[in-house]
Amino acid sequence: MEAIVLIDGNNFYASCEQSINPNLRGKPIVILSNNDGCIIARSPEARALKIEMGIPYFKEKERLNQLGVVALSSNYSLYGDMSRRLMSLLKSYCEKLEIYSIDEVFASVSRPHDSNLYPWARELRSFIYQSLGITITIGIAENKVKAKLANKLAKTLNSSAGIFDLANVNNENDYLKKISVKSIWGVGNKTSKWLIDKGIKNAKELKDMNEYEIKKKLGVIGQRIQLELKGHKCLTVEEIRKSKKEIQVSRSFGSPITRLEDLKQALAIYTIKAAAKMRYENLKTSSITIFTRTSLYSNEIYQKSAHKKLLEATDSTSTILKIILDLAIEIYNPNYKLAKAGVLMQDLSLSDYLQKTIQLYYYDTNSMKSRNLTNTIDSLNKRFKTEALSWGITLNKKKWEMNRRLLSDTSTTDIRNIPTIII
DNA sequence: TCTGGGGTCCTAGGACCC
DNA sequence: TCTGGGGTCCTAGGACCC
Repeated sequence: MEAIVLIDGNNFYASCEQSINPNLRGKPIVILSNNDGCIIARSPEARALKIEMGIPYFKEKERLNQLGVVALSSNYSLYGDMSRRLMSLLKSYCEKLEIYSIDEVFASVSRPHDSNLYPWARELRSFIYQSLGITITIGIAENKVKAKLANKLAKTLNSSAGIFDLANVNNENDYLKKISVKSIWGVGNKTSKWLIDKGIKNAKELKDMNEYEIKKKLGVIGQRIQLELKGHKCLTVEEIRKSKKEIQVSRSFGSPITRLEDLKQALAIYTIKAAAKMRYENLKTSSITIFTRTSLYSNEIYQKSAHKKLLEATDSTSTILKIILDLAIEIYNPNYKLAKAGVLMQDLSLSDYLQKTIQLYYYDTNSMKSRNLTNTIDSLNKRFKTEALSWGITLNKKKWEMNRRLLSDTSTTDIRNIPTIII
């Protein structure tokens, strides 16, 4: 019998920080979103102090200081690196692995003869803790939606010790009743409000709800959730990562901008990142969108996007830069303080797909030169870490860059920051 | 003063076709 | 006065996820 397992890192970002800095272990810490905006992760100690998720940092700053909570900017190169390590360790313990997010994995595992997966899960858990200093939670069930629920139960039930097998209980409904609709995977704010209005409060009640009514209001997504709650398998563990359908780079500014030059510079920097990402994924775009907006919390909101379709897909930074800088004029408005901007590469296709036949006809030295230049820049940047070589437009002073005042070191990815241990 | 970023999937409705 | 039906493709926007 096959079991579906959901494994995730507990308080992942906070655990990563505590793992590289022993001074932080056992202490209340919170991690802030980009721009040091909101609280997006908390250590258990911070959770115990009733610090909420998602609230703006500036509103809580004083209270955090009083309570002695350490706040850190998010350090994605650290979390990304820890994630890669976690995933490669998990591989040896699971048959199929689908990396679902930076700290979550779906896996499929065969049950042993006695059908008891607890010994396997306990061993895996301690192996990961020994290797990375990170605690994981393991939810086991017969499909993805239920594995998510099992993981949730593993975190909330005192008796579970981080592992819960929902397919190995004889009173499943009692457990489903413990789970509020809001915390079911795929049920968000809007849907849970609608369900609660209808008197549906928990997973058991959603499972037993009128099927027609669900289909009508929530479409196939709702239908699928209900079917999985009933025990069907609608979603499979996808081992092979599908190629991306869009690539986006966007940021809030450290301080708002009003000048066209600044907007252009920001968009250019995001474009350079987006194009490099595209080449890394072996993709080309034929549809480019840029956007900007004021703060969502200002009295008068301005937002605008501009879009261009391309006849031929491209991954060339210089080609895309030219387009973006033209489009920038369309979205710029001097009357507003712009708080955020971004670029989107859509309509992505695999690079090798087009090239082979078309190159014979469209072969020209300019495009070959530009390709060689791009390849050289990419490889130099890879070798010397990012930004070794870039475009002139990125050089002027940037007043608008995001704030990351509380950043930890890149200890696991940069030899210069390797921790020193004094014995 | 200060409120994240990067994705996916689905649906409704318009444009267009025969 | 009477004015088709059925299909596809594309896009924008909603909802959700971590």
